[in-house]
Amino acid sequence: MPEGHTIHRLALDHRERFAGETVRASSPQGRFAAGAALVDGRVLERAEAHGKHLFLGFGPAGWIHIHLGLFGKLGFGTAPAPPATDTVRLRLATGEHHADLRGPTACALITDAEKQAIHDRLGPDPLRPEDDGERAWRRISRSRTTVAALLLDQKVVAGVGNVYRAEVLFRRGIDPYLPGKALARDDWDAIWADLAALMREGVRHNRIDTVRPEHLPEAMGRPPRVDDHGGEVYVYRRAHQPCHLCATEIRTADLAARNLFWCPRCQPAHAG
DNA sequence: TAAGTATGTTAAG
DNA sequence: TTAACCTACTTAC
Repeated sequence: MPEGHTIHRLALDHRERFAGETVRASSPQGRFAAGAALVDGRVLERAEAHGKHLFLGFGPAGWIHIHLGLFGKLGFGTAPAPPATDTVRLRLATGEHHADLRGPTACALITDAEKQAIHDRLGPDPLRPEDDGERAWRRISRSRTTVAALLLDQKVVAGVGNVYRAEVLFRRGIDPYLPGKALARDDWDAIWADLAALMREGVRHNRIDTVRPEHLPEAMGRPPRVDDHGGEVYVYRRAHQPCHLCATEIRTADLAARNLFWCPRCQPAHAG
């Protein structure tokens, strides 16, 4: 489930298990064999996240840059580590813990300068305390692109994925097709603050929950949800089901090759 | 066994 | 705009 909250959680998980520890690194699958050999036996000093990018710092040996993409997964376990299967791109292990990486879009050893270049091309991340929405607002408020597309653009905001996009627009009642330049300043401020709060909860619980307590199924007299893709949500992957608030059928559409979900009544189309 | 799907990104046309 | 890439799971035949 790789949106930004997942990656920040993974950075935390690595710090807890490996920070300050000498780790063994290997690439059972083989595609990161050279990189793994270069950090094998070194101390993992840092684990950081920016948006959906994870950086594991090995001092002078550089950083392992990981991007999970759509299917990548990181799984943790305690000793004894089972034999790694042939899809494990990277295994990190100490006497106590191991972490197996499968299916990432990116797993490469990079330098400080290459890492900096990645930070430079990413927008502000609601989960980084030093970031704020100002830089994002400058781009959004000048853009004719739809706010739904802008939210997924990692140069505009880093870490937002398809679930948070759909949910945050619903929670503010914003039409996903509204052009960025037509978005009100206070709506953007509210969306940014909401993203920060929701994603922080996402890190804490390692899942995405967006439904306010008063709208939870129990409170609304509905049966609890049975979906398996995460937490409790309003619109994401609920196409053709009734809106939790107004019972209008949730709509879905293709936008830039991603599935978009929204309630046409709670998020009415902007005039013009 | 094959096809389809997924919370993503990049490069080619 | 399309295809390509990476894995695992579910559904169809």
